[in-house]
Amino acid sequence: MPPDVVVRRLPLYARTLAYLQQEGVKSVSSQELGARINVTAAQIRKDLSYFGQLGKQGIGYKVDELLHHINRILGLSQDWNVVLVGVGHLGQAIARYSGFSEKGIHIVGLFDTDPKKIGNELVGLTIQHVNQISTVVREHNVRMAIVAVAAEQAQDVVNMLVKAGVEAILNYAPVIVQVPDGVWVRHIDPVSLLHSMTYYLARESPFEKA
Amino acid sequence: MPPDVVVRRLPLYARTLAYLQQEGVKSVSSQELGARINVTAAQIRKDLSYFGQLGKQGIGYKVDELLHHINRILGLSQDWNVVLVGVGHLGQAIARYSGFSEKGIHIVGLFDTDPKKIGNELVGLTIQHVNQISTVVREHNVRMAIVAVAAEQAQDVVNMLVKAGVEAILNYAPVIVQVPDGVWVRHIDPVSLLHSMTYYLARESPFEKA
DNA sequence: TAGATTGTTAATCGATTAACAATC
DNA sequence: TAGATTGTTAATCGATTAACAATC
Repeated sequence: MPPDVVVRRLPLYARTLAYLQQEGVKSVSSQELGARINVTAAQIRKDLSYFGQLGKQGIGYKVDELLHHINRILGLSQDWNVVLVGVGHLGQAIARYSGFSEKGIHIVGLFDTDPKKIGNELVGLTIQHVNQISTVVREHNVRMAIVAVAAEQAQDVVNMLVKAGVEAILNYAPVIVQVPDGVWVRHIDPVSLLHSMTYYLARESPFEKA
Repeated sequence: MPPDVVVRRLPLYARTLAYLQQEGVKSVSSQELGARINVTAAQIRKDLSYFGQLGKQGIGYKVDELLHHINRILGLSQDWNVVLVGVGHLGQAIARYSGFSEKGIHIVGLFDTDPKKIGNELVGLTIQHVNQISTVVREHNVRMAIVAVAAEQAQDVVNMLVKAGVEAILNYAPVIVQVPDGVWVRHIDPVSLLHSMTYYLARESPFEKA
């Protein structure tokens, strides 16, 4: 029902509320919340209104309450198990990153195809061959995956994941992967983001604001 | 002049054209190009039309030509030097990732504040203290930076970068950072992307498509 | 009560898509 | 020439913003 743009902003709201909570802030207005994340007050109110009447006129939003509410909306009352495919430099950094498990995302399987890596331990997990994906997905109730393989292998890996029953994929490989209906994909693409900024830099004299 | 959404899609077009080139494809229609990246043919034509008449009726687009053209539009006829701030697990993975330099982005400085890291070598660069940023930015004509520090330090680091003259920042820290007008920022936020997908998974029975 | 701020509707803005004449 | 496909305009769709009554 709410548009996907709105759903994509919710995690940002949640995170900002968590920071406010840490700072001991008890209550925020849409104005204040928006200022922190460069979103207009109107947009925040509109976005939140898709999910009910979460604030109070004249008062604003109670930080604890709204955070809890958004987390529930996002399905974050529960934790989520994910598998990670590709244990190169990037995959290892992802596996070691504590920010996922702090936010309820637990990596329960590491996969690669490199025989030199298979069998190695990393953050308490044994790296397995990709042909073991289905088993781990079944055993650990995995519905999401992170893909950190090279571009050439990404589509094949995604196909395997989908076949194994994975319904949501975070793809770090620099290709748009195709998935059937009912499967969600989001892409992480640092090179493209950088290239979209060089566009503007190239157009503006480097001396302009000396 | 072209909207930012369009500029953000250009790198994707460029990359896809580079793949087509590798595959030996000489010519593409907007239809074919779009199919690879889930963009409608109309959108591709509209997007490209902001930059001139890049194709030929009845024929389509010549891969080499269009790629070259888009690269020039994006300012990728030249290479770009960047500095990387934060050399934790993620920063190290970024520094080691060859995908940047393959695409014309060269990391010319590594910075951290951890005395244990300063002085260490990584990919041929010596990790320096963040107070050396200005010097390196000046020496190497750096206009872009990558930030891979913890959330708490991100805004401070960004302030230093801006002060040093950096005009575009790719931020991996999980906070929206504030920058003055004329400075570009793009965020990389895997946790939020995952959380925006749990929204849908939580709403759909895990057994629905058994 | 007066002031503040929400929730919501309506107005605006911008982006995507459809359609088709131009042309290779 | 006939068929294909662009470039572009107009129509549609959707998202953001403005505005304000409701209400804390």
